[in-house]
Amino acid sequence: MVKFQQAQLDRTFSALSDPTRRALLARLEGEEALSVSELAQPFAMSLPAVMKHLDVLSHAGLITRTKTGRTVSCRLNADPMEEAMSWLARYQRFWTQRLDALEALLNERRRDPAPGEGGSGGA
Amino acid sequence: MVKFQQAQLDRTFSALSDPTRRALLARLEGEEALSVSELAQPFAMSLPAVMKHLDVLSHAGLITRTKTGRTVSCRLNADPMEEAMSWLARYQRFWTQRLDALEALLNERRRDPAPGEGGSGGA
DNA sequence: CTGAAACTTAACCATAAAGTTAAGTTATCG
DNA sequence: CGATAACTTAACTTTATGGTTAAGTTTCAG
Repeated sequence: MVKFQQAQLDRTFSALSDPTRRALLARLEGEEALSVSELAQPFAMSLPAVMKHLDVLSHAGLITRTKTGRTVSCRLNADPMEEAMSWLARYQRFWTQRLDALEALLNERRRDPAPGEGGSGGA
Repeated sequence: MVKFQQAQLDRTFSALSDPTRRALLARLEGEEALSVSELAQPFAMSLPAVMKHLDVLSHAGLITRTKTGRTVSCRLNADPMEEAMSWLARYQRFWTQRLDALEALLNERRRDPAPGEGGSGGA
């Protein structure tokens, strides 16, 4: 049963690994529903190429498509992202740990400023 | 400049889209450091195959490898996941919204139970 | 009923991914 | 120095990705 979830995660992460597809999703984040041609319009690539990306997205469950007449409405379905977030959340402690350490260091310096280390510096 | 981040996200999501690689990372989540052969041991595939996965992970910056004598220590570096989390976080409202709506619905029913709708139901 | 708009399918190509086996490298041990 | 352990590289195969152009479908407008 955990195998199915694995495959879903595979599809989700894989779908998200392409910048065109992330841009498509980002577009749908602000628009409720867009047709295939509206989605395709900003991209330099051909319509069929965009279609393939939409296929990947809908196979991953990240969009739904409904045909009305000759136009197809695409809308976002973020649900599969929740599982991806959960997977990543397991590792969150590693960077919060790091940030905590940084914060501690900064607090320490604020309390007891070391000489010759003030001013501007990029990290 | 945002292009570089895009490529990093590509690599991160792509690296995470394979179950073997996620298993390798999960292993390193609990172990601080493991050698290549220790990491490879649980898998049915050949050593070179695991090597390639490790190459992908380190190219994505998700692990670091340090050679000591003839053994190579791999350790987790979760930092790139933070960016992936941030990207996903933009969409978090979509499922929390959904959960909020569900919760509201349940509260409403608890207050004012509709007749003929009790019991078990799918979806 | 013709034609254009909005997709969809098909056929093809180049490159990358994921695996294999076989043949190197380096280290460490006896 | 020779053998073995721990990787690494090379060469190859198969399948998947991401793109193309060309040729269908439907559906709506005139």
